[in-house]
Order: sequence, then C-alpha cells, then structure tokens
Amino acid sequence: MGRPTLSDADVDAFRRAIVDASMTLFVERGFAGWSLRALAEKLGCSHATPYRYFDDKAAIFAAVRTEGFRRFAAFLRERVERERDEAARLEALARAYFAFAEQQPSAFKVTFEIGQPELDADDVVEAAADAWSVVLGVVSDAVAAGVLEGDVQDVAHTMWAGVHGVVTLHLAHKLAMGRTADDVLPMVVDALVRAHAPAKGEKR
Amino acid sequence: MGRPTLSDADVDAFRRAIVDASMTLFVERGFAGWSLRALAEKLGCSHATPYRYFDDKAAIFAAVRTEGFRRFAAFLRERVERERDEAARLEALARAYFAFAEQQPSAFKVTFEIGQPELDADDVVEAAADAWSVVLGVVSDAVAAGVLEGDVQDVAHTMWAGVHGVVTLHLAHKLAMGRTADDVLPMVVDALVRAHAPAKGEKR
DNA sequence: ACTGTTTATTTAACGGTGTAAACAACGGGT
DNA sequence: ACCCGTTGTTTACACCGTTAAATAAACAGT
Repeated sequence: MGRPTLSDADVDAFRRAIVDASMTLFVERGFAGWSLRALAEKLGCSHATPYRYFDDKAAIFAAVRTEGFRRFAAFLRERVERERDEAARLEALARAYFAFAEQQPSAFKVTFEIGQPELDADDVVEAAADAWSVVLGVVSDAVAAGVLEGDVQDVAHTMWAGVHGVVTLHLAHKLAMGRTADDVLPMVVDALVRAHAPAKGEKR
Repeated sequence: MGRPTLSDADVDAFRRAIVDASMTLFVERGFAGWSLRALAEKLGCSHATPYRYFDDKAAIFAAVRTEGFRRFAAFLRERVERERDEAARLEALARAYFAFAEQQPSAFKVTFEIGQPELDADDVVEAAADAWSVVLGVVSDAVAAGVLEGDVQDVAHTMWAGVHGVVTLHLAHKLAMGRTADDVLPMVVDALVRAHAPAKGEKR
C-alpha cells in the first residue's frame, strides 16, 4: 500500500534526462558552470531532486562520462565505416578522433579528463572498452589485410596513444612552434603506419 | 608619501610562497582541496591577502602552472643529461616523462590539465617552450648523430605526442586489456624510432 | 469519501567556496 | 601632529553540494 515506487523505465528516463541536460550544460557553460542548481533549472525541478536518482554529483559525472564514451565510440564507428580501404580507415579513424575532440570538446574533456574521478564505475570502463574496440577493429582489419604487421594489441595501443597524444596536446594548447594538430596528426599516423608496415616482399 | 610600497623582491617572494604552498596543497588535498582558505591557513594570512598579489584564483593557477612546467623541464633535463648515448637519451626522455607524471601527478595534471584556463598567460607558454626545448634538443642530437632522420621539428612533435599520449591515457586509466604504461611506452618509442630510422646504409 | 501509509519532491538549513567592499593598521611627507 | 596612500584583515554576499525536515502525491482498505 502507498504511493507506488517509480518504475525502472521512469527512473531510467529521468536519469537520461539528467545526463542529457548535463551535456548541454557542459557545452553552454563549461565544466565550472555545471552545478546542480543550473541543472535543476534546466530540468524544471528542484536542485535536490537528482539525489533520488544518483548518489551524488560524482555519480552524475560518471554517468555523463559513460554517455560521452558511447557517443565517442558511435562517432568513430560511423566515420570509419564510410571507408572501405583498410589504410583509409586508419586515416579516417585518426581524423574522426580529432574531429570529435574539436566539435564536441566538452564531451571529449569529460570522457578523458585526467582529474578527479580516480576510481571508475563499471559502466564507464564498459563504454571505454567499446570505444577501444573500434580502434582495435580497424587495426585488426589492417593487419589482416597486410597493411600493418605485428601483434594487434600492441599496434593498436601505439596507434591510439599516438593519436590521443596529438589531440590532448592540441587541446592543452601545447603544440609548439605554431604547429597545429592538422599538421602533426598525419605525420604521427604516417610514422606509426611506417613503423608497423610489413617488411618488403614478406610472406605470411 | 604613505606606507612604503612593497619592493619588487618582496612581492616576488610572497608570490613564490603562494605558488609553493599551492603546490604542496595540491599533493596533500588534490585539486578540489585547493581553496584560498586552505592556502591562507598554510601561509598564515587572511584568505583575501593573495588578492593583493594576484588578480584572482585563475591567475594563481596560471602561476602554479608555469612553475609546474619549469620543474617538469628541469626534471627532464636532469634525467636526459645522465646519458651520453643519443639513443639512450631518447629512451631516458620518455621514461623521465612518465616518471614525472607518476611521481608528481599533481604537478603533471596542473601543467597539462585540459580544462579551465582556455587562454594562457605569457609566462605559461614560455615555461612550456622550455620543456619543449628539452625534447627538441634530444631529437636534434639524435638526428645529428644519425640515429634518427627527417625534419627535426616533425620528428620531435611525433615523439612528444606519442609519449604524451601514453602517459595521459595511463593517468586517465584508459589503457585497455590490462596493458600498463610500462608495457606500452617502450613499444611506442621503439615504433617511432623505427619509423624515423635512416634507411639502411644511407649516406648524408 | 475518507484515512493511513508509503513514496516523490520541495523547502530549509548548514558549512563551504571565490570575490568585492568596508575597515583598521601603519609609516613616511608635510 | 596630522594626513594619506599602501597593506592586510574583517565583513558581507551570492553561490555551491549535501542533508534533514516538511510537504505533496498516489494508492489500498474501509
């Protein structure tokens, strides 16, 4: 007896609304402007209402982070699947990585911020694994097609680290001597492809 | 007329005290614990006193950032200069980059944080350029010694981006499949060296 | 229809933050 | 001795995240 507990669907719906509003709030006012008060105003509820759906602000942040990863993975996948050639897919992956960081800097910063969260919830690592699987798939195909050579995990890690380094340095405004990410990114990809190119005339 | 204005030396001294206290506060309580109140308590002054020496909290953060870059550059330089062989210096540089991020994560995060500051003061870019010069010097020597080949600026950028990518992914806990930075870092450095190695038996 | 009870949301309050303005303390120049 | 400008503290304000109490809403039983 008594007022019925919210259905799981309703809870999920409101959680999604919180995450969506948080994302738009990020792009509108930045990280510092993301407060529970502002969030409540955007949602049309009281600033304490989200506490029925999340433990605290950090939990909301984690949910936003996983959503950012999901969008990131979807963005990469969509861009990569346009290309048929394996080498072109490698290039497209790097460009998509950079494009996402440029077009949705708030989402990118939220997902990769090297700050507070220290510990990650299961959802976050799962969504991150999904993004990782995109990179792994592209590299795996390239190896299968003979464009690259070596252990797939190793090559994928070096590729990801190289691209990620360019993008984060770009976002931190720490590319030197007037070089832009547009200049550096192809160089890095080219260098990494060259480093893992199969020896000339090799079989197997 | 009036109470004597503080000498430039005194102003600089107190500014340094503020920056030093901020750094220890970072390592003690993290980014979130770095408040003007806590800073004032550590300095033994009122929480509004720093406003006579800096415009606002962001200005203090910028000063801390440049100090972080200075220490970073000094750390890299010290580690690199131990090695005499050019190839060993490349390796040492990458390991020092990672070691600094590991041993002084707060300082590293402060310097490379991709968050708030959007615009950088002149001091910051100058200190960043100093750190960059270390990387450039090592790569330049390697090219001169014939260990690497190509445009020095290009090679240095790819090297820095590769190393930076590994370290930031490590700090964000986003290295996949249980790989650690210890595994990935040598692979990336090796791949980048291989990519820029001079063609066998080449002259000039 | 009313009541009782369980839940959802709002409201109020607490301790904390950065920052601006009012305030007191001080030391040379007149 | 009296200003007066520089320096630091104190006070005040608006905002923050979080928790506890108060209120509103929705059902079951009578």
